[in-house]
Amino acid sequence: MAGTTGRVAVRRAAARNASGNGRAPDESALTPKQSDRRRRVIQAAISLATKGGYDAVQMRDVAAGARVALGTLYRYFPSKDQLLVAALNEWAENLRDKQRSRPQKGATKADRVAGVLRGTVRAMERQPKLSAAFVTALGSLDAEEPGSIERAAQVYQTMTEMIGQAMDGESLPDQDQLMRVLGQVWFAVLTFWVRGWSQGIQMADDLDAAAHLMIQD
Amino acid sequence: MAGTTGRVAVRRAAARNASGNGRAPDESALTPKQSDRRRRVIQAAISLATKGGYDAVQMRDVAAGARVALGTLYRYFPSKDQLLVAALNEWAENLRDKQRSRPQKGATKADRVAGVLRGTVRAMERQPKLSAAFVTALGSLDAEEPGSIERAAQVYQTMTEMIGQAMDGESLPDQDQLMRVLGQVWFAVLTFWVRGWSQGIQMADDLDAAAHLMIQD
DNA sequence: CAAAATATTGCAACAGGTTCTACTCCGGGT
DNA sequence: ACCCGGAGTAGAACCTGTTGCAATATTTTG
Repeated sequence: MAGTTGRVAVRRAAARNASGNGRAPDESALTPKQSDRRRRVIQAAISLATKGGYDAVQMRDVAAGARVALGTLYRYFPSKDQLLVAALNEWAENLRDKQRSRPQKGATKADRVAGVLRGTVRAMERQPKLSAAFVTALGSLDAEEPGSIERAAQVYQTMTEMIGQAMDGESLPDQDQLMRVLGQVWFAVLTFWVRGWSQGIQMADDLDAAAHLMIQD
Repeated sequence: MAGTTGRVAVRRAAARNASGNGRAPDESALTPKQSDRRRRVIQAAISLATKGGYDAVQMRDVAAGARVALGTLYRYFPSKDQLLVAALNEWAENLRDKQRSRPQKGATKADRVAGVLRGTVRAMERQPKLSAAFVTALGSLDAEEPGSIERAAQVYQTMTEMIGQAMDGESLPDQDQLMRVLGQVWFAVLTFWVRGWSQGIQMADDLDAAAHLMIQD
C-alpha cells in the first residue's frame, strides 16, 4: 500500500533530438502499422485510466499493454500528460460528433449552451476515474514541452465547436471573448470537481449559472 | 541538463500515522521554535520557486535551505504541493490586506471587482516563476491527501474576501453563486497563463470580460 | 530531576516518469 | 538480392517526491 510518487513537471528543454529525427511520427502520415500502434497505445492508456485514474496509467504498463517498447511509446508521445490529452482529444471529438447529430433543444441560446456544457460533464461523470485522469493531464501539461500547447489548443477548439453549435443564429458581439471565458469556466469546473473542491452536482449548477449570467437572451 | 521527472499524484491513502501521532503540527499552536522552522521552510520554498519555478523547488533543497531534515519537512507539510499552497496562502492574505487598505475606486461594482481580479494577476505577473509554481501546486493538490482540500478552500476564501470587499453595498441575488464562478474564472485564467495557453495581456481582458458580463450595474 | 513521550536528524530505500544505450528489424533505393 | 537509415526493442540508469528507521535531542510529566 502506501508509497507513490507524484506528478513530475519535467525539464527536458534542451537535449532531446540526440540522434536523427527525434520528432513524434505524428507529423507526416503514419504507416498503417504505425497508426495501429498509436491506437493501441491510446487504448491501453484509456483502459488503465478507466480502472485506476491518473496514477494507474504507468508508462511501463501502457507500453506493455500496447505491446510496444517504452522507447517507442515516448517516440509517439513525449510525455504521459500528452498521451492522456491526446486520448482526451479523441474522446472530445467523439462527443462533439454525437452532439452534432442530436442538437440541444433549449429555447434560448443560454439554455442551449448550458445544455452542451452540462452534457460534457455528465458524460465525464459516467467515467470518473478516466475523466479525472484527463483533467489532471490537461492541467499538468508542461508549457515548455514541444507540442503541448498545440494539443491543449485542440481540446479547447473542440470544446469551442460544441458551444458554437449551440449558439447558432446571428452571433453575439464579443462572441469570441465569451466563448473563451466559457471555456475557462468549463475547465475550472472540471478541475474543482476532480480536486474534490466541489461535488459533481455543483458542476451543472455552476455551468448553468455561468451560461445564464453571461448570455442574456 | 536534461532529465527530470514529473509531478506525482501520490497514493498515500491508508498507511501513514504508523507510529504515534503522525499529524502535522499545524493543529495545535506551534512552539516558537516550531513556527520559526515553519517560516524558514516556507521562505526556502519561495526563494527557490522565485528563481526557478515549480521544478526548482526540490524537497531536499528546501530542507537544506531551511536547515531542517527532510523528515521534518514532511512532518510540517505532507507534500510539495501543500507546502507551495501554504506559501500561496500567505501571499494571498498579504495581498488581501494590502487591498483592504487601498480599496478599489471604480464606479460600478463590476469595475471594482474587475479591478481586484486584475490586481491579483498583475501582482503575479511580477513574479512569474513564483506564481507559476503556486498555480501548478494549487492545480495539482491531491484530493486524497488529508488537508489538501482545506488548504485549497483557504486560498479560495481569501480570494472571495477580496472580491467581497469590492462588492460592498447591498448584495446581489445569487451573490454566492456569482463569486463562486468568478473564483473559477480567476483560477482558470491563471492556469491558462501558466500553461502558455494565453498571454499575460489576455488575463486582464478575460477577467474584465467575466466581471462585466456577469455583474450588470 | 528522572522517566516517558515527542520531535528532529540523517540516510537509505522505493517508486515511477523520463532518458540512454546497444542492438535488431524492416522497407525502399540501387 | 544487398545495403542503409530510420523505427522498434529490451533493459539499465537517472532523477526527485515520498517513506521508513534507528539514533538523538527536546519537551512534558509526575
